[in-house]
Amino acid sequence: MSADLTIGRVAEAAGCKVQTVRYYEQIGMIPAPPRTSGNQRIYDESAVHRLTFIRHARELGFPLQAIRDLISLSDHPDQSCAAADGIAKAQLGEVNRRIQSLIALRGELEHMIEQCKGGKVKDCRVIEVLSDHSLCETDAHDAAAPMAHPPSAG
Amino acid sequence: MSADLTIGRVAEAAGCKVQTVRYYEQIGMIPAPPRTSGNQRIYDESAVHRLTFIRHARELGFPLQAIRDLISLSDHPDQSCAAADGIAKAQLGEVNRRIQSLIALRGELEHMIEQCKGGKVKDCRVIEVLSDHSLCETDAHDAAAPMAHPPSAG
DNA sequence: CTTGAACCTATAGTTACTGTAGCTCTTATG
DNA sequence: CATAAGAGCTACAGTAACTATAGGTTCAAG
Repeated sequence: MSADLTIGRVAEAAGCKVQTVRYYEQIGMIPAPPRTSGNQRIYDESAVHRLTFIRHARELGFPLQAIRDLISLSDHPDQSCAAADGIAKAQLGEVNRRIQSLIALRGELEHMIEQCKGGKVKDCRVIEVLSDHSLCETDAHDAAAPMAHPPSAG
Repeated sequence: MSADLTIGRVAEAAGCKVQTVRYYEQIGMIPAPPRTSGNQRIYDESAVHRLTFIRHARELGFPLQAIRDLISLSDHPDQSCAAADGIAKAQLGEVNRRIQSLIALRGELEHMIEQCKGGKVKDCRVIEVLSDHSLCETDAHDAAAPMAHPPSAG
């Protein structure tokens, strides 16, 4: 194992695009790998591992900066867990809120798919639900979201 | 009701930024409102309603294009529900996947917060979990996510 | 009637990619 | 060994969905 891998191979193995791998290198999310004599990047399994880590974290809504922090923590496993704990706590409330919203939406989506067979839009509850303030747990005033750009969920 | 509202008022009522309201107007998500003699926008309650709708949908991961579709459906409530149904179905699988991932992460976050009191990073399971392929339901190969840019959750 | 907050337009910056152009390198096949 | 397809390279532009800033105007309170 740890065989030499091209960028295409790592990207495929990690489930991301080739450009994304290069982009992550550019912004320092992954280390720059060695190159062949012809200037092509060569990776080993550890790159797949790290990219998979990043992808999972992105899919779960961590911004790249938080993932960067997590990576730097995992690179120094003997330091205190407090920082990781802080990141986790900051994420937990957000995760819970998202789960609540998504579960509410799922119910409405299912309801709608069930009911709307041949019906008219005025009977659809999705639109109503999305307009409805009662689903709003958070106060309208503090809507400036703390979590930057969650990714597309894979 | 339907009192005249400034852009600041609607933004506050709908839970978004003033710039965001202007941006939505610019890209046609909301209609351009009338102006005062001094060129300032004047809204009524319907703008708050629509903006709230948009915010909810965005928080739940709908891309603006899908919301645009939903809005155009709700503007024509007598047409067939089939299109809304299609949008809902397309969204449902995605919603379910996100819920699964988030619940898995929540467990790990809680576990970590519980365990890591004064511990070391090497005992933290978040990092391990995020690196772990077993959490991956989707095949690594089809990672190009179908849902564009979910927003920051409020 | 002044002052300061809120408004206006226009433009640039942000995050996290994704796509394109125009080239070079590698590899399979004749 | 030649060659052509396919993968890689750099550099830069574009996308989504905002967010911030600059520099000016309008409105409402004192």
